[in-house]
Amino acid sequence: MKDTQDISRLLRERGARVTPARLRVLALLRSAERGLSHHDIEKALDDGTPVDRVTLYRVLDWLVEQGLAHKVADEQRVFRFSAASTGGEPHQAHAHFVCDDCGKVFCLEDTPRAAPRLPAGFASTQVEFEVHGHCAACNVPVEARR
Amino acid sequence: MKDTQDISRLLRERGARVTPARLRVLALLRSAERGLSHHDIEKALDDGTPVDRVTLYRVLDWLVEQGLAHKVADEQRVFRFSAASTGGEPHQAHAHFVCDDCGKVFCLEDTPRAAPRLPAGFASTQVEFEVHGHCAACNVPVEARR
DNA sequence: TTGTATTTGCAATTGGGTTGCAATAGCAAC
DNA sequence: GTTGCTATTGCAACCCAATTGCAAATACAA
Ligand SMILES: [Mn+2]
Ligand SMILES: [Mn+2]
Ligand SMILES: [Zn+2]
Ligand SMILES: [Zn+2]
Repeated sequence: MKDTQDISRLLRERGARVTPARLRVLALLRSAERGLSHHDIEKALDDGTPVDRVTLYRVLDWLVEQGLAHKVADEQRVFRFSAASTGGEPHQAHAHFVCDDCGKVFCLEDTPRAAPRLPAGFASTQVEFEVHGHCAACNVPVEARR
Repeated sequence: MKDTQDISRLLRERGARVTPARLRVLALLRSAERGLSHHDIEKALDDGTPVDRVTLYRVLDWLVEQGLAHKVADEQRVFRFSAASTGGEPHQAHAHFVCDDCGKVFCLEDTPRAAPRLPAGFASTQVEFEVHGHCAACNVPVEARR
């Protein structure tokens, strides 16, 4: 499969081992049109060899650590994961849009960043500019919703 | 106390009973300069008669239900509560600093906001400018840490 | 006061997420 | 292809914020 090759390369580029769990999870995230919870992913992968609960948590956190996925706590305080759009370029460089309906995260490439002024003694490691709202797919007229 | 009168009236307007828990919690939220977790509030109220854990959860949810407070899941997926704005500056109007060590949130009053440009069909309900890092209390020299 | 619906306190439970550790399996070097 | 090393996985136990069920207490209207 073409996408599998693509993903394998991404993983190897990071000096990491290419494992079925990583391949399947990242492929799934890339094909999903909304942020997926751990439960969503477990369910989606339970045909074929099931992935262990804990392994899945660890794979997801590893993907986030590597810049290949985004992790957001939704309104019900459940983590939702989505594939990073640019294949792992630094996401500190741009802003993000989080859809509060479907949980999907979109990269906003051209949003200007403001340089924050911090109180004495504070040190910033990461600046996050997050816009919340409803994405195009979820932002339908009220009368058309069910 | 002036504020207590004020809050009592708010509660009665909603046809609800005025109880010590509701008075104390809402007064605390109104005086807080950041979103407070259940744990924060429990701690803040433990001088005087302590409020039961579950009662506190129920009072907080009731305040949210009544539109008197806001409830958001933070990055560590813990709910944080804040008083609904009553004419003062809302928290959306400025940036926030989140300490990745202690989880506290600080308001950065004078950070300029950039207006984000969104793709077609997207609608923003809330813009969050969040700076992550180490606060003054946690930002001690590496060699002094344990 | 008294009656009663609302609110509270306590114990038990849920559920998403994490940790410790032994077993497994990528993959680089032979 | 075999071997060896170490990253990764699987399992059981655990954590902890939050919720639920139910009986006891209490705000407040009558
Ligand atoms: Mn991004
Ligand atoms: Mn604020
Ligand atoms: Zn959406
Ligand atoms: Zn701190």
